Amino acid sequence: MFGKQGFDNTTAAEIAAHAGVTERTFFRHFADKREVLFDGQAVLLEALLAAIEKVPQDAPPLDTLFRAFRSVCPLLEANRPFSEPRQAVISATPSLQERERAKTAALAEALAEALRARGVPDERAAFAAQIGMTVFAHVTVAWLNEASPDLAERLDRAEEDLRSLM
Amino acid sequence: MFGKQGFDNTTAAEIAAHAGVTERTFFRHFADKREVLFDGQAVLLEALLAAIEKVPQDAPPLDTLFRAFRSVCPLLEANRPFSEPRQAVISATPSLQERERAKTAALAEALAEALRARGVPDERAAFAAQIGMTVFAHVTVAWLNEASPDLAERLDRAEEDLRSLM
DNA sequence: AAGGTGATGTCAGTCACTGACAAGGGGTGA
DNA sequence: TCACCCCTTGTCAGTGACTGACATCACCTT
Repeated sequence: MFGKQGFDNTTAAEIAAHAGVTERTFFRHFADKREVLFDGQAVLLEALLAAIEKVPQDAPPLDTLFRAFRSVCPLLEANRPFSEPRQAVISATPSLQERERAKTAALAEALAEALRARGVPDERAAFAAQIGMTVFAHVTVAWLNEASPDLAERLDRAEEDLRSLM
Repeated sequence: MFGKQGFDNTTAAEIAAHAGVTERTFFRHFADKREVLFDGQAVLLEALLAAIEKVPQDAPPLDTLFRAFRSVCPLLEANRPFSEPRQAVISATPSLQERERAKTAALAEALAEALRARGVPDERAAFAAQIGMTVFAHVTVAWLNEASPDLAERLDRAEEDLRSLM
């Protein structure tokens, strides 16, 4: 629906009717009209946390994150048929971009917490997580926008770009 | 007003009345109720762009940004009486945090453009700007939350933390 | 069979925000 | 000086997101 008529031109009542429920019921399931588009985040977070568990404890923080990112690439590639039109809607709607950034920030905070749990000092964990998420978000959006071959490959290139900055 | 009764408990009509105008007029000056709190961003952006101009062209991109950040520290320290209560309101209101992140992202995009204008390649400029803004935002928020001595000093420490990550 | 629980519908209300139109006020050219 | 214009503001009515209170109903437990 969002793809056809745009997010802002789709009322909550329409969505609810399309789902066969009342508007009130709709808002009991989603805190927000926008939230409809951001449910999948939870499973991505779980996958990332699980992947971090599997990385050897002595890996440096940024490496840890990048290994986790790489390990969820297949998951993302499998979801591409859903996430591509979704990203198109988000790109066309400022308020959705705001929400997406908030979700990304929340994810970064969760990653920072995971790093702290592995003994990375506080500030260091926060930095690594924010930088890691910045790169990850950048790469996935670019991957969805341009018709591009491989997520993992893009990730490699971005990691090199990043290291060459310092 | 926001400080007393909270952002969400302050209606646009109240704000307008307090300013001696109509609600309609209020919305002609601010696109948004939230936007009231994010007007200063424009002058910060101007200051940063001007500061970048003054950095020698051959400085590496991240250095360029950090020099610019350092040069606006006095401006931020002068504004602290305003920005400290403002940050308290933002920290207490999720929707304002969303907006703040959006503003930060816009600023990062502007910085990236400024780097590109100096000949930094596209992708590299985007990365440097996003990482730089991440650090800068992190530092300023920490500086406002904790009663802390010096912004510039914090910035130095953060830059070291960052370099030690790689 | 009685009672409790959770999901849903209904209804009324608040509030952010918008479009259309009217009204003043101040500057400009004839 | 006056007519005209532009810009700002007020007024009003409307839309749409979201919320709280209450009723209903299915299902499960005892």
